[in-house]
Amino acid sequence: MKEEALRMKGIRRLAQHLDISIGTVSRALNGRPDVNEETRRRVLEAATELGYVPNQSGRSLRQGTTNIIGFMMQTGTEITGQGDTFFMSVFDGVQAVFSRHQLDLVALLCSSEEDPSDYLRRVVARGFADGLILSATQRHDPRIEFLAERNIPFVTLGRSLTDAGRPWLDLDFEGMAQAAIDRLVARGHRRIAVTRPHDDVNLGYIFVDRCREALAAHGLALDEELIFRSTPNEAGGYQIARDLLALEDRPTAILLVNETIAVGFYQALSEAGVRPGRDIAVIGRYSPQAHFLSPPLTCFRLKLRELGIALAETLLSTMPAFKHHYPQALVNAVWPMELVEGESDALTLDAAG
Amino acid sequence: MKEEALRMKGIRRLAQHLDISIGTVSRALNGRPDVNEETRRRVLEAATELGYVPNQSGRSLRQGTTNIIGFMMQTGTEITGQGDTFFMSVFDGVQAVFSRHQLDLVALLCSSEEDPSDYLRRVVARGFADGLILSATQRHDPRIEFLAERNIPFVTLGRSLTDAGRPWLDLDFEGMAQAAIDRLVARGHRRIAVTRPHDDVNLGYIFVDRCREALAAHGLALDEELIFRSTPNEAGGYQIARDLLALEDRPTAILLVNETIAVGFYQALSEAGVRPGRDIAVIGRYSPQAHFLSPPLTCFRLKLRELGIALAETLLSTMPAFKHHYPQALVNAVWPMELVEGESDALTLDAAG
DNA sequence: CATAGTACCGTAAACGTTTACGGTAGCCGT
DNA sequence: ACGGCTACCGTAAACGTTTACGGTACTATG
Repeated sequence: MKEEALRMKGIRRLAQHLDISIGTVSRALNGRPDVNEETRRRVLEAATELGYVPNQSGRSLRQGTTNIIGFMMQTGTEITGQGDTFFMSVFDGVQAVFSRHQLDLVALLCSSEEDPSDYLRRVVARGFADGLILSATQRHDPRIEFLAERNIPFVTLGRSLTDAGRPWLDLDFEGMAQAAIDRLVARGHRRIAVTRPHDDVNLGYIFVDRCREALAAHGLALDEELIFRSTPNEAGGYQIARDLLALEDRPTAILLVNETIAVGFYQALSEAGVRPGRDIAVIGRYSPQAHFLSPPLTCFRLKLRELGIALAETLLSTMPAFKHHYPQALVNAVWPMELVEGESDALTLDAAG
Repeated sequence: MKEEALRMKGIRRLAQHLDISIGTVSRALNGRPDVNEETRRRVLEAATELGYVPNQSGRSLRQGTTNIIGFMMQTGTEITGQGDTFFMSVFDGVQAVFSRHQLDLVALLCSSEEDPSDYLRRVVARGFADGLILSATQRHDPRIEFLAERNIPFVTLGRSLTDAGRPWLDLDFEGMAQAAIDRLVARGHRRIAVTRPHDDVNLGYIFVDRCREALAAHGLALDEELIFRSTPNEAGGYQIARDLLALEDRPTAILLVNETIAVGFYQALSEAGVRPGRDIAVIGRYSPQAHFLSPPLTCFRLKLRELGIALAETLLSTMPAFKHHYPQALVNAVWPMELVEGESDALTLDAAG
């Protein structure tokens, strides 16, 4: 062991220790072909022994890449309306893929006070990430065009109107709408209410449109007064139920499109002595609470971890450095949801409905 | 405008545009004293005009600092019991402070499959962040010693047994335990159950210990069979209720220390025809659902955004470059929770209890 | 033996910043 | 007129990597 200049740092230290050049060390570490297998072995060994880890700043500076993938999300959950474990679970899946490629996932948290596009602009300007995953996609989302123009790899969780040809994955709201409507109609329901978020998130449009179509296929119309908008949280669900109960001509069934509104919805019904599954049919989205409501909520459930995996693979398939690993990744796809049968939609009407 | 070499990039481009040296540009941008106020103005102006943003890799490489603060958390909520909404709110507060100092917050997501210490080791070796916030602190948490040895600024959310002298903030579980026990005893309860997470998270020990003390102060003992362990989620709450109901000598009150278990707990009670507030007193932690349970849960609520602010300030007060901004930041402190009165603890017993 | 080819390795430039150092010009006081 | 001070600015080195390029030694081929 060379004692002479042990104060050297980084790759130079390692090179000195092995008495070879830093170029060779780098090549050995990065799996380049031009290096003897025996020396490579020695380098690898010495690297773990000395605990050498390449400095990311140096590497990034040199090759203009950071090995970081950013997952952009908004803080302040009233905006997204996802359940409490939604992102955690998705992250888990995303990370499972990234870790195979030495990529690090970081959550980019856009504060509720800042404009998402401004935030994204800053992130990009700083060259923070090699690729991006966007959530809370808006119907018209300027972020998409922004990234596309700059050739920055990205995938969105959620469709928009402006993403033609751009990679996205989305939940299968159409499938949910179709299946739920069919199910309710089959049970004799004719007057069916639906919900949607209050803001411009695209899923609202998609969901309501498909509900309308599905009803039309049965010769039914979607009454405009039965489309309830609300903040996608418990209070919103409570409000929806109050509004619904106040109607002259109440619906006999309702579809709740957000995860978190069911609890508030149930509560308002309960206060009015109206019981899901007996007095009104309710179908919602899965959340950890769904099974513990009375009665258990019939809902559509999503495999979140798998969704995360698909998101990661889709993104990587658009990145030149990784695309050969994922030749057949989904680029535009909706992610299926499975029906979890509860008792909240047990109400069956006869033909007179 | 110099057309000659517009293909230059970064600071050089800016310097060329202004016909001054890159050194001066850098000094102007970074608020150094040795620069004419007039030129500084021109530089700043040109910078926004050309949309110049300093490259982070270059800067990091030079000054060995990244301007990034990492917030480490575990994905997979079965572990921490804290979900998206908890962290989002805390992040919002943290970010409010950091943005004043051009610091970026990134969430470091340790997958549920990886050992947190290993993960942290990688993060540190890569020189990813200038400082760290640790969550899900274990009773014996090797990460603390690891960071302390390397003189890496950090603060933990949650105490441990091994953090003597290290900065931490924690929720005031003692205060909650004390207030809740006092409240219940004042209402005549003598046989009070408590819960705790199933794993080695420190809060379990702290909470139960203080409950014991608080009871002792009233001349009461904490029956060991009334300490319920569970996963910190809805299913755990359900299980606890089932176990509780199966006891020969049921408690008349219970304290739920985790946020998300109340829903499951309520459900199991409901199935058995036992109503909170009438047949058993229940006190829990605030969650978005708490108010929409029947009856509304009496719970302890936390100002999460303020907690985030405090966490950020505490961390910065330990970092040489920022400490002068936060001379009086809290270094070790518990964060108070406020009581939100519901009806779930309305049950009052007479002296015969 | 000369040449070409191969396998491996060293050298040095480059990435975009920050900053220590030195230099110039103007000004003031003697 | 001169030295010293101030205010400002330019130069160049340094941070830790990766990688194009060239070089050496050896082998194979003619």
